[in-house]
Amino acid sequence: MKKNKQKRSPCPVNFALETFGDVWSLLIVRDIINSHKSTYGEFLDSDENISTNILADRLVRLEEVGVLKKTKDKKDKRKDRYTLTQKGIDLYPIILEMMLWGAKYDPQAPVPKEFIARAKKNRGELIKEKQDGVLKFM
Amino acid sequence: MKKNKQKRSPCPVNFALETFGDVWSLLIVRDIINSHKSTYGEFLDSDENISTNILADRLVRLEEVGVLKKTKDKKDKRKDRYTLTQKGIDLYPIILEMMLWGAKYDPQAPVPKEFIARAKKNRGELIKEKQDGVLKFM
DNA sequence: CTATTTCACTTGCGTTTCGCAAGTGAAATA
DNA sequence: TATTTCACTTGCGAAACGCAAGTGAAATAG
Repeated sequence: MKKNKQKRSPCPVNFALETFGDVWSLLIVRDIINSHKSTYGEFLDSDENISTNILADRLVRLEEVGVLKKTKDKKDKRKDRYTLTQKGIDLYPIILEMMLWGAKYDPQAPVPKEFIARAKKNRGELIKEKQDGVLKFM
Repeated sequence: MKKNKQKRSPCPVNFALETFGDVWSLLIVRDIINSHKSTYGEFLDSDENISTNILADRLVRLEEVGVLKKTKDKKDKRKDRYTLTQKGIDLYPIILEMMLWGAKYDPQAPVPKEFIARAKKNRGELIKEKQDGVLKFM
């Protein structure tokens, strides 16, 4: 993913895409929120097979832009733990909308109908619940 | 942007990112929805300065994945018009969430407070209005 | 009717990013 | 003490990007 470019239009969509607009960043955030992952090894394990150098690069970048923060594990000093900042937690609505879009247009998508129904009926509640859920694993 | 990879995890977020997960695709969709653009030249004009070959590539790709459709202009046969399919129109909620996130975290973001207030209070209505707005320009 | 401009691309080419495989060093475990 | 685990780093070929210049068809100007 590209470093700070100086194209910088004042559009918030462009700002968002410059922050996490590559194929991997949001998948890392997804893993933290949906699967409560937090370590390098856990992220590597995902179905999408990110390569090691790219993962390392994205973790650095996401920390630089303030989406993640990195801390040493107390018990195992080899391990680093990556957790979301508020800025990162606030990405969940975007991820949710991608899930709904993907569920609608990908015939393979394994998204339970109840989840979709609830997302439409009680969107705000579902978002809050998911976002609060992340905090319990920090 | 990469072509069909065979990483294909069954995750809908991954499906979404494989479809439009690069820096330019959503900006094109944004231009269609927010600025009612429809031609190659109009897309080129955007603040972000996409280069000509990349724009051409993205337009082809977005048509291939069913987000755009291309038609010849009746009056000026040099011009092609790109319009959104339903699949493309359905991307608006994602773009809206990116706008809200960008507006929150980019100090430069020129998003009117009323827009944000309305997005929170009458989200569904605002989305419908925007999506219907696109249809009038087709 | 001819010359110029407009429009939507295409082509070349140097730079950057990606992706795979192998390697490294520190800390934990056997 | 030896091995394994963990979080990376390094090398390198392939793909994608970004800029500048070029192309061909259609519209417009003179």
